[in-house]
Amino acid sequence: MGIVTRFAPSPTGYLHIGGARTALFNWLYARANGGKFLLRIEDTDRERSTDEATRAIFESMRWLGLDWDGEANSQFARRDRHAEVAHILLNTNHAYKCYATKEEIDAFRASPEGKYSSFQSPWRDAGPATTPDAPFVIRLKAPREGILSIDDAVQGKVTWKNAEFDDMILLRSDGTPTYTLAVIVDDHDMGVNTIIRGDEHLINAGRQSLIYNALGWDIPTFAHIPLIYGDDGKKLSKRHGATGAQEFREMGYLAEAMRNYLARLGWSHGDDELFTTEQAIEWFDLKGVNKAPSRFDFKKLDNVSKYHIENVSDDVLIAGLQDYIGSQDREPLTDGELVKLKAVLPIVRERSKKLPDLLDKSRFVLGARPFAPDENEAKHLISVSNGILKRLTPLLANVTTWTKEELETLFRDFAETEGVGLGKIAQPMKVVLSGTTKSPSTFDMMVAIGKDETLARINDAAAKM
RNA sequence: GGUCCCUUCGUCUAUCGGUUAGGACAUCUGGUUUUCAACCAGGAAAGAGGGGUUCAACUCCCCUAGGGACUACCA
Repeated sequence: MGIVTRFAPSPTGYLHIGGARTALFNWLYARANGGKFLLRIEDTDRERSTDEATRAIFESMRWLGLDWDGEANSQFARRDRHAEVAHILLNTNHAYKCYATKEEIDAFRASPEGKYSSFQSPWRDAGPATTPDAPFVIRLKAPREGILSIDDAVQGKVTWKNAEFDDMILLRSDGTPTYTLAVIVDDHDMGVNTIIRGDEHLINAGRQSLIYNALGWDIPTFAHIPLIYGDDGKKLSKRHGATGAQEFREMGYLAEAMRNYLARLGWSHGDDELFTTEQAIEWFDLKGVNKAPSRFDFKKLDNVSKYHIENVSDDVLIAGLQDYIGSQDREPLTDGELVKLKAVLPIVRERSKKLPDLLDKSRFVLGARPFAPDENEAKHLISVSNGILKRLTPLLANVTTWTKEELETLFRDFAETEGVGLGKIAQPMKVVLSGTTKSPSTFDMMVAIGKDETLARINDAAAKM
């Protein structure tokens, strides 16, 4: 049977970056094995689930390129089936009706005994004759003796004493299923055989195995991956910069870069650091997943991001750029702008850590004359006297082969004649051409826009002096 | 408190009993440079502690310490 994995977030908020990584691992594993990757929304908690959160999760998944097979499932929609299974358990004596009230249970927990032992329902072995006509929950009749172990694909063999598990609630008093029941029923019905999820679910693998056993169902392969922390080792929070997948999109990271960085966080393939998604799919396996939690490092993310901005195809870059612009609530680049941008992509994609950096560098083609200098950049124009510009302009006008090499030679020679460093001329020229010094090389820009446009921009600047 | 999990440079990690413990990011030094920056060369930097097992341990076992998760009619 093929591999079937799933990502099962609860729609109580945006997609956390840790959840995004969990989704990525499941996706990678399914794709690596030619299997299926399912998405299921765990919305059985009606109080906290919202449609808005569901939409946010879909959007982040799409942005990250984590496509799921088939329709996304709503767990809540399958509540009848969950109840049905609870009743099967009831009929086979693997579960029982518990009439203990919340107050009784709370009182037990508050008692001295409740401090060290879990609640044991008095209804576990009550005969049908004694059952009152009152609200009840259905609890699993968990074994009280023996041990249980699972063979986790990441954590290895993990063992518990059965006595550690309490008789967990399967069906609430209002008839709705709990998470514990719902997941295993859904996973079973949907054929999920590999469950990659956060470390915090490790104990649930034990609890759920009990139910799988009671039902006589095959226990899936579990892989519990460690959590992601902030750079200080604490739970990743806003304080560390960002936690929502969407925020990374808004900061201008390419989805390709996020996949690379996230995959590398807790998983490794030898010394490979920078790779494409195709390579990740080819290499991914559970053996490479680390057992220890890792910390999120924005500096390294930037480095990975820079690599992908430089190496991704033009189409992917442009699409990423448009997506980024959209995330800023700005109008997408027009076809005309795109034509100009594509022509200079090779020189603007270099040395850009994030998408906004690339956009800054593209101002000399995306912006329009006259290019007013940024406040902080105006000083470069002051430093170059009108005289220098006047002397340089005719030289430029006489250039017949408008190439980077020619121009660079001309600038160097001119700088020498003027008795100044190249920077004193090239630097102001950048401001003349783009209004800022955050631009590609002066000569690259001049070649890109051509001789006439270059001269025109010099005129604009000269007119103001 | 109880149960379970984790522990290699600052960070992400390689190592699957025998290595000068490797790489990447960050950092430091020198060089280069028309900017944000990039690039080149070089440096510093790690097996939590203690016991075992073994000819040999980062690697296997135990204990301690530290960190984390769970301990809901949440997921």
